[in-house]
Amino acid sequence: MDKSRRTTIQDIAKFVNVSIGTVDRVIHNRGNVSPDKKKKILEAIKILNFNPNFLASTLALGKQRHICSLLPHPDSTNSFWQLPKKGVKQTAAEYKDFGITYTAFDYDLKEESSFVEKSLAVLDANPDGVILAPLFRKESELFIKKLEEKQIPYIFIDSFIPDQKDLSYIGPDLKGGGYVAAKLMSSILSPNDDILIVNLIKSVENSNLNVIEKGFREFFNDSNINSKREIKSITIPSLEERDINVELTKYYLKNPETKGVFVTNSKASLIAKYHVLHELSVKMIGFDLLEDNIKEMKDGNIDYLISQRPFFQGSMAVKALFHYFIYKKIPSKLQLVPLDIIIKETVDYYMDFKEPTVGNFLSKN
Amino acid sequence: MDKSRRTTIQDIAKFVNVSIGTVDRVIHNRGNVSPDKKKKILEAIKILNFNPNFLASTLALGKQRHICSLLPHPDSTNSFWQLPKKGVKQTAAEYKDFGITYTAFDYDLKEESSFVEKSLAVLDANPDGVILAPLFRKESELFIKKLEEKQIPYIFIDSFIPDQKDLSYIGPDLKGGGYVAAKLMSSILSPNDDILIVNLIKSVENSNLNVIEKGFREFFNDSNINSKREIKSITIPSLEERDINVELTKYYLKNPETKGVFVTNSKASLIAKYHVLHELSVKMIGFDLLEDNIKEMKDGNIDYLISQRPFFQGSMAVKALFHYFIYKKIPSKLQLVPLDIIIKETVDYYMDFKEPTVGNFLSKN
DNA sequence: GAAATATTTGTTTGCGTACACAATTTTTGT
DNA sequence: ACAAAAATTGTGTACGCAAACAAATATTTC
Repeated sequence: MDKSRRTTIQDIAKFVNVSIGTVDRVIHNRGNVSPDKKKKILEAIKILNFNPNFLASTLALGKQRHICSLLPHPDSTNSFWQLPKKGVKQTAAEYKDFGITYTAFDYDLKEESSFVEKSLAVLDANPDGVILAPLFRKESELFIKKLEEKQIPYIFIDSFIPDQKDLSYIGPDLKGGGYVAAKLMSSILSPNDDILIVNLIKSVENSNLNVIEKGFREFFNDSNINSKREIKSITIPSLEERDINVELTKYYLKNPETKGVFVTNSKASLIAKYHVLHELSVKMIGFDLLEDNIKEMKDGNIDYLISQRPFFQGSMAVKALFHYFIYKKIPSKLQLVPLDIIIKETVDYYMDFKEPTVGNFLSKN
Repeated sequence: MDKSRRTTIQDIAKFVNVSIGTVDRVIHNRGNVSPDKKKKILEAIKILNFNPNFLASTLALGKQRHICSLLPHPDSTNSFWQLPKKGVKQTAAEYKDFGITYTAFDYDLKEESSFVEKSLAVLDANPDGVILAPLFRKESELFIKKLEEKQIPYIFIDSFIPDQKDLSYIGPDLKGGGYVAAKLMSSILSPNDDILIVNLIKSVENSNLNVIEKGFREFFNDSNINSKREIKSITIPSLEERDINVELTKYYLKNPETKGVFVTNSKASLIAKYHVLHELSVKMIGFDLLEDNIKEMKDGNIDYLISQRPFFQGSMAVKALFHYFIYKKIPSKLQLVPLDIIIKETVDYYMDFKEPTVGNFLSKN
């Protein structure tokens, strides 16, 4: 069965006895085609099972689309924000041949003004689509208003602002993340063990962590174990070892019975280090597969890490925009990424795992 | 900054003052180019940062590659084997425009002869690459020998035969899967609770389950809790409710203290149903996100499911072959997929999660 | 019923590359 | 020095599609 190659526009034209121009007009709904020929052509498309060749189509069209990302600047080489950014960058590069170009804009998580500045830069770049982590609520709202005025589609990743005209939110179910953390915590503690929730944030803008904490507490409300467990939370607005030491020591002196700590962002390793230093045996749960976190997990100082596939978030955002550009396909508004539960024994699988990418055509001489 | 479009072969030709033919010869290392021109062209490629346009390249080349899969026939619409197959099929369809065609061959898991028959059919189809789940060891070895004679590259998914010339193995670390299951089991049982390992298999050929069991036991050997826990295993060579009932009842009557059950394949739901029917409260761990398993997990009859990303295995196998075809890129020989630990609270995220695909160009009238 | 206009259809060029073939230049042998 | 052979370089066509342009009908207008 030497199945002859795919049917082309030519085939259809010949089949219906018209020129390829007419077929093209029908395919693109460009009008100016007599009803009967249109009908015949549509039939032929069905019969011969015609799909336009995506390569030839893109090549002929030659349209360039520019994607910009506006994400927090990674505060170190081992920062959470490296990951989604890498996902965006790498995937955009994959689509280079398909006319996708990409520029990254990073804002300073500590400076609202930086966000404003960079968001203006994004607008200046005149993008066809924007990928945004809207950590500053008010400033983000202003920004997306401008995007909407210019009819530029945008996608939220990592966190989102409700009730907006974003194309999609691609990121974790924050509340669910807290809930899952609580479930895991409860599975490794005794019913009456006290728990501490640590919010390690610099700016107070970001209310996501509250949502996470809410989810965490909700689990313990749901599970009507009539335990006498105490669940307290503290906020440490600094990532400096000194500050953390002071605050934690203050807390532990008052609450020596704390048996589990849940850190609501990716900085669990900082708390784990404190525990090691002070020889405290406390169960710990945190987020994200950062080098420091992994090290502490392997050393037994963190019990569970929950990952929200940050690389994938970036990767999917680009893909969604691409599909929107090319096929006018509207992605589902809410795309919650899986919350991966990771333990010492499974972490290496996640780190070694590399999905091959489409593009990356390099002349190999 | 109206960044001029990408540099093309034309640009290079003009830059060096030669014809595109000569540039082409250099790019493809096809010889017959004077050394100095070659040098200049290579320099220009560097300077102008030239990458061949993948679209145009593929289009001009117009080469077709045929991929065949040889996987177990899904024994129901809700079978594990649906998943990798779907991954292969969908991804192959994505690459249709890139010249990839695909044919699926399914063999009967109960019949070695079926494997032989289908493997011959694969050879008849004259594929350019094969994706294979080598569940019958001996028959698989014969098959891949023939593939090697014909120089047809092949990739193992789901399980593999060691020391072969396969392009890659894409699948779980089976032993690691057992080990992880054990870790989880130990976290939900008391130190002295007895455990049962259930091997639900029809054919004895498949030694993978032994590897999984080995990993499971290894964990308890490693963790030198001097418990008096008993870990026994039984093999039930049937999926019929009757047979399972008989065997399990026989076992439980003799071992009433069993508190945890680990099922080494995707059929944990069958055991869970038995427990419900007989009102047994037993902790359970199994593999794979099948509908039945998910239901039992949501009902509280299965505590953990471990997923090995079956869809992705298929998807990645196609991508790896594609890259091998196009870029001659040899994938890493061992690509262990992450072992996702899934609980009632996270299962929905996995089910809802849909990665957008590249192709699927459908005229949307 | 012819001119003017509107509608429908056909043709051509270009996207960037691969490759066959033609044309040119260089080298070799005598 | 000159033909013959070898090495090098240039040109044209095709891949399948999109879109501009040109041509051919059909319809309207007076």
